[in-house]
Amino acid sequence: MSLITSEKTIERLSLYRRILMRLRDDGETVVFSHQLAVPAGITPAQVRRDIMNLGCNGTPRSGYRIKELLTGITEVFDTPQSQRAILVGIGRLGLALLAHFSGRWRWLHIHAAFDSDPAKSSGVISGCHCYPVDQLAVVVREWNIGIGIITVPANAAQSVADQMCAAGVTGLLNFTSVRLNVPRSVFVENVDLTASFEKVAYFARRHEAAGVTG
Amino acid sequence: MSLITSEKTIERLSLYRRILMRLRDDGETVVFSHQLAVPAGITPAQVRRDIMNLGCNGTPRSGYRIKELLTGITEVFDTPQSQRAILVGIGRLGLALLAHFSGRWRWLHIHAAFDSDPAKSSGVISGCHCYPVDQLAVVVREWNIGIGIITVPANAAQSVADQMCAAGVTGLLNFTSVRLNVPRSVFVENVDLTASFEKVAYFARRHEAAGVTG
DNA sequence: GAGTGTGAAGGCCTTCACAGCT
DNA sequence: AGCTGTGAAGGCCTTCACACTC
Repeated sequence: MSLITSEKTIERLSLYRRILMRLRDDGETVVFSHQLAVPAGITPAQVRRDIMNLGCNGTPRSGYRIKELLTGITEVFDTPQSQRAILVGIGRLGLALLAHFSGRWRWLHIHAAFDSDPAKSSGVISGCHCYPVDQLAVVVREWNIGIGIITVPANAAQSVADQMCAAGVTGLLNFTSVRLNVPRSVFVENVDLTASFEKVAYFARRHEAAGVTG
Repeated sequence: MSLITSEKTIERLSLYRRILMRLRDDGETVVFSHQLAVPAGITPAQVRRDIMNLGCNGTPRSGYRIKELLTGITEVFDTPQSQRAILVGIGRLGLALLAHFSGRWRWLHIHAAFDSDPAKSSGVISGCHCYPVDQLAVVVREWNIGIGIITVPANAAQSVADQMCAAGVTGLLNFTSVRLNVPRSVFVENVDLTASFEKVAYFARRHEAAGVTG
């Protein structure tokens, strides 16, 4: 299996996989680099290099075999057993993510959800058991949870991250607008929705003002 | 006013602003580059360069004046009137975003929400009027909407984007896992949650396996 | 002829390193 | 002594360009 270290390459592979599945479902069996490049919004050269990194190859005449690419990408992402995650912060965003993504993938299972509010931290939501946040460490250790999803308010984020790291999580998906201070052994992916909104507002205005055409 | 063209710089300015507001609320009046760098998770040199791009400057002895930085960043992001956005796709994610971000900022107002399902496309949600999606163009033109937020299922994304672009939107915030084909006069910010999940799962596993310490 | 595979070039962003300032 | 401001260097990622293949 190839070892891909670039975050950007991983993001693109995830995207290619979804495009490839759509092509496959449409009955296609082979694909050219430009057929991936256009829906991915990048250049064919980039696609070819990513596929090279992946360790697959194609032929000039007929391109790449979709099945082979999907197998290659799946090898990168898949695990023997599905990975387990927990979500902390059963607010509106947490609930939406649970509803949207719980049970959606074979390879990632959101095992439990936590909240500091007793009113939210019991019962089952979207097939996911809810617990008080003080049980976090116990559950992480008992179930060997590797991934934590943080949807708490900003002021609780670091404390929650500390607890998860101490309990042995190795990846965090951080939806707060705080940058977490964690050991280097833990990978953090920040999804900063506030920044995304501000960014699109800024560039929308710039494009409007400039009447950008090129 | 300085014209910042780098997307990454804009993202960091958004982050600096939130850190600065917290410092200000804590009673601080000045700040050194490293005091911004640590909570932002970057290097002091990067902070200084961003501030340089912003057109502010500090003094070796006392650093930067927080008020001046906030004014500078606000000048970048703020508009005379608040910018108007619409959201299309009143599903779980759309609802969560409305609840989370509607009325949250002075500079961005989510003016209306749309859905193709008649059951969802009436009434008021989180202070936001809901309409059938076929009224999209009319509302965008009438209210001079500049920003569109797309939270529809993947197969409807391109069609919704086309309608918004035709009606004159200049910025899109795309939460689907499809890359949109839009005129170059429209800015698109992709928030690909599926890719984020796959990315954190991949690197969590890598860190776990490698026992990364450096 | 059209597309792949890839070394080399290019571009953008980040970091270094140090002069200048207080 | 310690921090800012910034030219220069470095690194990473993307794109070019073309030999190679079918």
